[in-house]
Amino acid sequence: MTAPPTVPPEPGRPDRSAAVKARIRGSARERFNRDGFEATGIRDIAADAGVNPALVIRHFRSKEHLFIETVGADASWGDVLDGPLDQIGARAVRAILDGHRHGHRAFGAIVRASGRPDIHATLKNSITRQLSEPLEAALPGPDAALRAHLFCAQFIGLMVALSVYDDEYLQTAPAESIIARYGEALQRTLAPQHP
Amino acid sequence: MTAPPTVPPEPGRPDRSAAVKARIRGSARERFNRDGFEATGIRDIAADAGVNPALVIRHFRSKEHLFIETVGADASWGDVLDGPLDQIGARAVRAILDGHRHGHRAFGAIVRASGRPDIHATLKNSITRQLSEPLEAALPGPDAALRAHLFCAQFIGLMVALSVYDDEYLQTAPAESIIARYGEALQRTLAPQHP
DNA sequence: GTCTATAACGTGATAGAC
DNA sequence: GTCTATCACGTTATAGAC
Repeated sequence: MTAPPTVPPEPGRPDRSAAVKARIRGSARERFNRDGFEATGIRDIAADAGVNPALVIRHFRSKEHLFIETVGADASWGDVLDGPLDQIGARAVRAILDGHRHGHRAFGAIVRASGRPDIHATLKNSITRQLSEPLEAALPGPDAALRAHLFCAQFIGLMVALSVYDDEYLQTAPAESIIARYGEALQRTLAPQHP
Repeated sequence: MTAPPTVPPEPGRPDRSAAVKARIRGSARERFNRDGFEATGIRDIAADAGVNPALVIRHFRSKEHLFIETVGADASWGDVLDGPLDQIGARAVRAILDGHRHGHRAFGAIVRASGRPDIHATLKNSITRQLSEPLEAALPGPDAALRAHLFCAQFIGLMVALSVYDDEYLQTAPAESIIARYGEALQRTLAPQHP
C-alpha cells in the first residue's frame, strides 16, 4: 500500500535475507487468509516458514504490519473499473463471484480484522483509492459522488455477504442469476436519473 | 439475543448479584461500542463497574460471551420488516441512517470482532433470523430466496459503509438523497421482475 | 556489520484455591 | 467475591554466526 514490497533497503547489495522474507510472507498470506488475523500466531507463521518467531517481527515490524503487507496487498479491485461504464454492474458482480469461488478470502480477512486501526485504514484506503475516487471521476452527470459512494456500498455488501457473514444461499446460488439481478441493481445506482 | 437481560435465575430471592451484573453489562456495552472488542479489556470494564476483574469472568463466562450478551443483543432490525412491503426500501435506509446518527455502533463493533467464531455466529444468526428468513417468507412470486438474500447484502452494504469502513461522504450526505436512491435500489431488488 | 537464534518481558484472558 | 497462578501471545534484549 505504501512501499513496494520486495525492494531491499539498500539496492546495491543483494540482501541475503530476501528469501527468508519471501518464505515468511508466503506462510503468513496462507495462514491469514485461511484462519484470520487473530487465530494466526506469529509462532504458527514462523513454524510454517521454518524460521525463528523473532525473525518475523524483526523483518516486518509487527504482526499487523505483516498482515497489511500480505493480505492487505491482495485486496485489489482495480480491474473492475476497466471497461465500458455501462456494463460495470455485471462485471463487478462477476469479479466478486469469481474471486470468491477461486478461494480469494482476503477481503473477509481484512474486514474481520478491521478492529485494528492500521488494518481499518488499509481497508478504507483500498476502497477509496481503488473504487470511490476513480468511479466518481469517471461518472458524468450530477450527483456523481453520491452515486459512486452508494455503488461502493452496494458492491461491498455483496462481498460481505459472501465472505464475512457467509451467506450460504448466495455462496451456492447460480452465478448468472446473481449477476443478472445484482449487476442490474449496481448499474442503476450509477445512472444519473432514476426512472 | 437468547435470554432476557435482567431476570434473576431464581425469582424467589432478590439475587444480590443482579445489580452487579447489570453494572458490568452497562460498562461493557459502553466500552465495547465505543472502543471495540479488542481495545476493551476485562480490567477496563471491571474498573468502570467498580468490581473485581475476576468477577466479570465469573458472572459471564468470557469476554466474548459478555460481548455477545451486550452488544450482540443490540443488533436488531426486527422493526424494519414491520409495515408495507412496497415501502420497505426507504424504511430500511431511513432506519440505518437514523440508527447511525443516533450513535448506534453495535453493528460496526460486531463486524469488526467477527473474527471470533462465536461473534461471527451471532452476526450470521442475526441477519438470518431477523432479515433473510422473514423477508423470504413474506415475498410473493418466484425467486423469493434470491431476492431476499440480495436485499440483505445490499442492506448490509450500507451499514458497512457507514460503520465499518467509515465512508465519510455517506456519513455526512443529506439523508433524503440517500434514502431516495438507495431505498429505491433496495425496493427494486425485491421486485419479482426487473423491467 | 548484517542476519539469525535463544531467552526473557509485559500483558491479557481465564481457572482454581481460599 | 477476591486473590493469585497459569498459560498464550506479541514483542524485545542480547548475544552468537556468517
